[in-house]
Amino acid sequence: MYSPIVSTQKRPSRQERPGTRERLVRSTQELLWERGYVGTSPKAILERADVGQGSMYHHFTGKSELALAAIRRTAEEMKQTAEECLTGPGTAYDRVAAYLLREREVLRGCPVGRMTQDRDVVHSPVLRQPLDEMFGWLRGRIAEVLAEGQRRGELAAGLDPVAGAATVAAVVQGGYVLARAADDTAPFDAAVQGVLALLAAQVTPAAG
Amino acid sequence: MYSPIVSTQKRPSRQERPGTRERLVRSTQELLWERGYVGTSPKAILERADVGQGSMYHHFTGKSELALAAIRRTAEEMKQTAEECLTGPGTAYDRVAAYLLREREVLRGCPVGRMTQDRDVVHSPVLRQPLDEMFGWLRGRIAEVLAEGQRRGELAAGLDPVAGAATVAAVVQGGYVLARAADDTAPFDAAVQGVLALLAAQVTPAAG
DNA sequence: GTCTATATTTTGATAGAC
DNA sequence: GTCTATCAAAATATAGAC
Repeated sequence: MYSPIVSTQKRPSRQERPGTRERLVRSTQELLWERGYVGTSPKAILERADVGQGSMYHHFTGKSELALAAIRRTAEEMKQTAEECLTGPGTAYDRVAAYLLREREVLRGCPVGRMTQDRDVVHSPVLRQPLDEMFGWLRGRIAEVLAEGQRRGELAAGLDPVAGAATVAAVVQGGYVLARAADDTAPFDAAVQGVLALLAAQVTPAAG
Repeated sequence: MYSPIVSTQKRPSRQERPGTRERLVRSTQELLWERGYVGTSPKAILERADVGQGSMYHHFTGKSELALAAIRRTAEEMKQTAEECLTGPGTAYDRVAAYLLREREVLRGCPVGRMTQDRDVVHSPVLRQPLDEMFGWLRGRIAEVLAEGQRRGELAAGLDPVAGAATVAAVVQGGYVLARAADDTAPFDAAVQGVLALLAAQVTPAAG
């Protein structure tokens, strides 16, 4: 992975300005989060990256290829953030709670979930793939944690790990929607507290 | 409200073609659902409504005013649909289940929730207001149903109706997100089944 | 590799005929 | 009220100099 000829990846010797390609990807990540795919113009990307028009079309064939790189990056970052919460210490409940309660910029919404509302993204198999992969992984990973909790006797055997995992993931995504509609983080917090309380009722008395 | 001079509202004598204004609103509702605010051009609206450009700017000052009419209409329709489920027969659990399990075009997403992902909508107090009102009402209405269930002894007293209501609403909105990412309704159904199972654990043995 | 023209199409709206 | 020009700006690329 680290050959001077092949690698155009980051060589982070101190804090130098990232390369053009890297700046283009990061700017696109930000803009896709804020405005979505249709709402993000090449011009806006160039201006934010402080790069000329030619540079963009040198590194990428166009808007969609650049968006793909940005979406992949965002999905990967989100996956790592979630993994840190779900692999932390404590019981299964603790780890799911850590995921639900982790710090978030609630009113900005989820940068991955945001993309599911974009026609051009979900209608393109290649652009949708990173979203599918990320949320599929997330639901699977939460289900694993819940199933592990059951094996350890922490959680009621009657709980369906797959359904429970989908519920947890949906509460977060739906919480963003409710919060943005209200321009207030309260509905997000309420939704999280609600599902945590329901989950707490599944914790076996011995292990709680 | 029904004076021949003032009223330009629907006069539904059999199934005649709706008026120009009405067709513009309906077309806009559809397009906002499919493409969002940024993705919906006046031209697309006109073509779908089969109306000339001048007609649109005669009835509305521009895109945003037309969008406001469409968003208000959609929010109102959504409210009535939800109300029918939540006011139905049966226990509190039954009514919440009726809301969660009602027929939906899952992969199309929620036409109201969709709008929360549109920068121009949430940043405009007047365009966001119908979303806020609708989701605020929904959470309040579900909370009422849950609280009523508690008073009747159907649901555990420990349940927080406000938090539980936010969770139920979030599961639906988040379910849409997960389903669209997967291009498959299964995650939506799993999330709904998950929260219903958790809620069923709050049903008191006597009343279940 | 990066930049500055240039080009085509679409957007969102206005003007004015009928 | 509805229609067909017309328009300035933006979106999305391409061309070609450096």
